[in-house]
Amino acid sequence: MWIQVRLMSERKPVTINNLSKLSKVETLRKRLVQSFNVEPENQRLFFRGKQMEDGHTLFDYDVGLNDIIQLLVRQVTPKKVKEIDTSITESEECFTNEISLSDDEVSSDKENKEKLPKQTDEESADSQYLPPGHIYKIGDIIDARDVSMGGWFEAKIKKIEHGHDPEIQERLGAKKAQGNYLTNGLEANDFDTSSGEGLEDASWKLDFGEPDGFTYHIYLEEYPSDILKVSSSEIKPRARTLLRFEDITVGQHIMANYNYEDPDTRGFWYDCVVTDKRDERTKKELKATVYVGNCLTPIHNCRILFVKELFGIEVPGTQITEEDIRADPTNNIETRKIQPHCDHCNDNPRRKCKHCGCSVCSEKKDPEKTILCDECDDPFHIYCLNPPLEKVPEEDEWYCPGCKNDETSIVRVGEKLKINKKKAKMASATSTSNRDWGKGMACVGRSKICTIVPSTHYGPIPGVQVGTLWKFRVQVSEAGVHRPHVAGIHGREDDGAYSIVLSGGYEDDNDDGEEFFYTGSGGRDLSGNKRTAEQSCDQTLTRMNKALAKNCNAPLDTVKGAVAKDWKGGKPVRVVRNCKLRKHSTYAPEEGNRYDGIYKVVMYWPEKGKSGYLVWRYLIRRDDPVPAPWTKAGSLRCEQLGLVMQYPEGYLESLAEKDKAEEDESSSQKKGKKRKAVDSPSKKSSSSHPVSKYRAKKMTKVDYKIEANIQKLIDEDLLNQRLWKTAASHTIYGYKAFLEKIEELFLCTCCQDVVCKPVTLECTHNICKFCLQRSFKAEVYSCPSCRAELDKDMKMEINETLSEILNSFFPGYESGR
DNA sequence: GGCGCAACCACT
DNA sequence: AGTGGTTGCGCC
Repeated sequence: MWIQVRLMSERKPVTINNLSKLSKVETLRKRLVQSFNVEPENQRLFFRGKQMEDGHTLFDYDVGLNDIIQLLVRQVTPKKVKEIDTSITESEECFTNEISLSDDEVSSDKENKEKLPKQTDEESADSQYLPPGHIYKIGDIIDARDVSMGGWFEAKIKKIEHGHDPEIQERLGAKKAQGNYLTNGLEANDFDTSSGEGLEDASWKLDFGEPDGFTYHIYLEEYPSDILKVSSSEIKPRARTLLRFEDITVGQHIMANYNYEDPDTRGFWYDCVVTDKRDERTKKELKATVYVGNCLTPIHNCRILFVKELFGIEVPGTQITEEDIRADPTNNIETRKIQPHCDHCNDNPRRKCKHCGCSVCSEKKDPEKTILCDECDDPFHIYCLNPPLEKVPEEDEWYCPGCKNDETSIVRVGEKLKINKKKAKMASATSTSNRDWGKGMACVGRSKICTIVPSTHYGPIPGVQVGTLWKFRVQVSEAGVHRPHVAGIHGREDDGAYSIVLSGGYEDDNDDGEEFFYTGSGGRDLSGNKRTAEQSCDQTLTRMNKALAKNCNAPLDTVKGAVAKDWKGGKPVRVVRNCKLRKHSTYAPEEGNRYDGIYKVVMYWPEKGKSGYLVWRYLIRRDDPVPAPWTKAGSLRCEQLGLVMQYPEGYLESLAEKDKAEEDESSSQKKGKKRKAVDSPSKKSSSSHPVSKYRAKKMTKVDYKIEANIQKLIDEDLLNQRLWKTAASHTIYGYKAFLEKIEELFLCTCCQDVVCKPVTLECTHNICKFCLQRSFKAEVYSCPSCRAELDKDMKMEINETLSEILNSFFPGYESGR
């Protein structure tokens, strides 16, 4: 089995191969080290809202084929100060000397603090005695740079410590390794501080100059409870100089709002250098290089949308403090606008919103009484819950009523996974065998469901061509052609059968291709986990047997059976032939399962089988306009459509990888034991093949000849001769191209789909009858294509010929509407 | 070739 | 939501 693992921040997942359903989480972690370069202890794995814990299997979490597991990298655990690598800058060393603390003292000091995390006040008091040298003070109103995206956020300083945290050390190291844009983004003279221009350039340099060696504990105004540790190079005095657009000059360093993911909307605040300015009466445009990300990667030629919100960069040391504001409220700095958190209400505090307000009452009041569901993240007022909660729950995790549907399946972080009722009854729960399972395709679940038609749909599945091949039954189920995973008949007792699979279970099911005999199911004792068994009792005309009988165009007779009056009038049944049928039939595919088209039940009757017990038998005959795959016309059609064996996504890659692994192993064995130098020829040939061995064959383009019966219909469709002529000219590009052309030519202007129940208007445009009726209902009486006037009382006659032709090219296309 | 495991469906 | 029916695929 293979699955996908995706880093939370990345879009593209990585395929992890060669797993079984019994693979343990810890095994998976080991495999991920290679792909993501993250140690197992730093991996947090999430699947369907659950955090995966070691000791459990993929099966425990219901991880299926191609499912995506999210990987979150745990923040690196802080190391002791002692372990800081020695790439300490000179200035820091200088400070350390000044403070004249030995390493030991520093670390013991730190350890004490860690032991007493709650004594914040005392600590703050402590830091007041720090020797001078730190640029900022506690209570300073600042901007802090977000580590990952490089934007500036409004923040305040809570605490100051000497020395640098390992986290900071690491970040600064990364920045250094990347080389900041000082050297590669701009000309050196842009940073000339001697010019005395002051404001911008001094801080500009400081941004990239050496940090002052202190660790600042800050919090963002938006999230006051989260304390972050940063260096002086990652903060600056709060921007408070609003610049006038007229005063902006090219080359100026400013702070502006930009959204690099969606440049037409409001984003966050970044350092920018103005590269172009257009100041006209009608148009005020500003272009700049915006610096984003941890390493301040320059993005050139960005259009700054909010030209009335441009800020200067303040010189460190000029920041104001909370104290200043208290002393003189006119010092207050207005909050900068950032990208809204909620796309639904644009963060408008007065608007009711189910997304960012309470999920029940939509109101945004009482944030302190609002709790977030740990599964869906939706907010709820504790008093809006039913029953309401007295207070905010003390547990770390809380689930809303919608997510908490099964108490037993909810697992708190770190808690063992509880096995649900269904699994408790499965063989794996009681079995004592050590046998591994779930490596292959035997027990995989469906990864897609066909929803374009209901499961009770008769006839072709739109978009599935006769002759389509699937390697596994589960894929046939996914395609919607035959939904049961293993059973041979799909139907409803009181309705009829929708599809059957011929897989050679009964020897006397003679198959003539166009017509075959089929035997009902049941009457066999399959207890003891058998696949096949001799008949051991009579079959009854119930369940699926009854369903299939109902397809026959005759009143149901559960005793003697029946013969259809007009067999074509029966309900259509999709027929799939499986390669196992090859034992008895030459019409079976070589490999996998093949959709052979629509059949009808001609007759059914009970008879004594070889075993002496009663079985129900059916005569089933083909009734499909598309030629059968084994006929000359049919196989040509398959070729022209480029129908090749369908494999589950990732299957061929998985096989190729397995092959390669085997090859590696055998070659390493060869090296180990010289005697075994001669490999078996079969193995050699398989291993010497490149991956391409598993690649599906490319289709060859063949001219297409329109079948005679269809051509006849086309000739009869007089009103559309012009269109058919155009379409016919595309047959030289192959069948697929021909079909595409028809799709284009017979597109309904209203619904933009192939015309359904087509009405051909006098102006020779085709439109769905339904679309035309809707147009008339809206009192629009004209052709939607050419506006030609139509008679209000016109008879909307369906062009049956055209309908028949389109149905033959796109089997079942109308049923999806 | 047998059997281990579980899939999916219909029906109640 | 639980039960019964039916075997596909893969390992031994």
